[in-house]
Amino acid sequence: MTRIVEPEAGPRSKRAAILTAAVDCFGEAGFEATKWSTVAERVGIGQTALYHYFESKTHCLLTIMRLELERSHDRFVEATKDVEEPVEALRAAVRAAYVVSPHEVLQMRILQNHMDLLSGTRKSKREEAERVAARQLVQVVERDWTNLLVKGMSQGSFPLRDAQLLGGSVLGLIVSVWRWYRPSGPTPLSEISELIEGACVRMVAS
Amino acid sequence: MTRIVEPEAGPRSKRAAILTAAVDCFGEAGFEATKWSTVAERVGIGQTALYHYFESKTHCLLTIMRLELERSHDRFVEATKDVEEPVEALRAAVRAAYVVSPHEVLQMRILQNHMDLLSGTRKSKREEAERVAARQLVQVVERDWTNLLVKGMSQGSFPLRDAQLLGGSVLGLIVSVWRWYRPSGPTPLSEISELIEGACVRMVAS
DNA sequence: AACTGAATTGAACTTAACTCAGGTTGATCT
DNA sequence: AGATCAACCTGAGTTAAGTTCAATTCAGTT
Repeated sequence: MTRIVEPEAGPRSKRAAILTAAVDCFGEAGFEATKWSTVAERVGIGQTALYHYFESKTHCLLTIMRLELERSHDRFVEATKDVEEPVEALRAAVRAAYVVSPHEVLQMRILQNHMDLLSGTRKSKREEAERVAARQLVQVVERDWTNLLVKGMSQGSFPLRDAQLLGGSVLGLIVSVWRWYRPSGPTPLSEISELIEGACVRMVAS
Repeated sequence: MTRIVEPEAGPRSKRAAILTAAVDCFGEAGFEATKWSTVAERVGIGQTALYHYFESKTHCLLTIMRLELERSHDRFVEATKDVEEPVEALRAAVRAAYVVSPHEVLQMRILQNHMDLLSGTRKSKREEAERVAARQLVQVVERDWTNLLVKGMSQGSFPLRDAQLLGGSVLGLIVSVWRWYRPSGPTPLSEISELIEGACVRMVAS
């Protein structure tokens, strides 16, 4: 459990700018489809300068994924911390999952589209560190949901079922949205949020 | 709606063998992580021979995805054709989605992990043809599920809800399994199938 | 002014996908 | 059997994109 320390930003560090540009590119065009050099251009530096901040294109991707996972976990905790009643906690958690900026939508999409990267080990040190951290965070987030269900089951609010499997399914249902959702699309996020919220409650509580 | 004609197999065609090998490689190691030349090796031909059958590595991937989508659709139709009662039809459809060989599990995984490929247009003709065909099949499969729900709603078996959105969500829930499921893992597919079947019924029918 | 480390660069390297021009195989026809 | 033709295959070479590296600039510190 080695925690990754965010490199403290020197005053003229472009790390944040690179991450932002990369999220835009990877999110809109896809990771494979975007040239690493394009990200450099957008930031306004030569391609090789990127390697001062990231070991590789993939290292940058993994960092984006880890940051998104940290964000998801934080939001979950924040949204559920004061809610005792299990059904309300579940509702709050689902709603919180859909309170996101367009930029965060892109991050979600990137995360979902490259989950498979977290399976196999990486060759270089820092890449592998990010991968392991992200993998761990996936488990943390899964545990967030599982714990919520376990609590509700032991309190008698939810019927007893395999909490791990059901928690993973709820999570899978929620994040499946990010594969197809587009802010510019016909369905507003509020509508999606409501439908999924109801679906999750029925899945878990009836 | 230009249908793709499967190239009829000459007696010494290695196309099928390539597809099989590619599914194994792409499914186990991931598409990006597997070298195209490795697929050639496994089949027992030189790398350049691959280009006799597929225009590119991506063209092969898209073909695999299209074939998997065709399979999914066929299975859905087969499983539901004789079932009148909506709840039973839903149950049958979900169960059918999880009656799969290990090889088919890999195909599902590949399909899910590269859905994003279907968004942007491709440069070369045959690739683009496969992409469009696959994209269309995604809509066909989505319509399969939506129609099932619409029928159930109009018969009064399911409460009225946005059938399109709910259908997509059910589908998303079902296929989310293929991101993490491993035949060698601790959870048997039968258990998953039962839990998801119940979850879908509650989502849709209560 | 000299020093230091972060930030940057142009040129060269590496790898894997892909192209090409031509060669082999084997089913089919006469 | 021998000729034919399309399907099938290959080695050598090209290309594109990610990556490495040695050398340089820049901003702040002593």
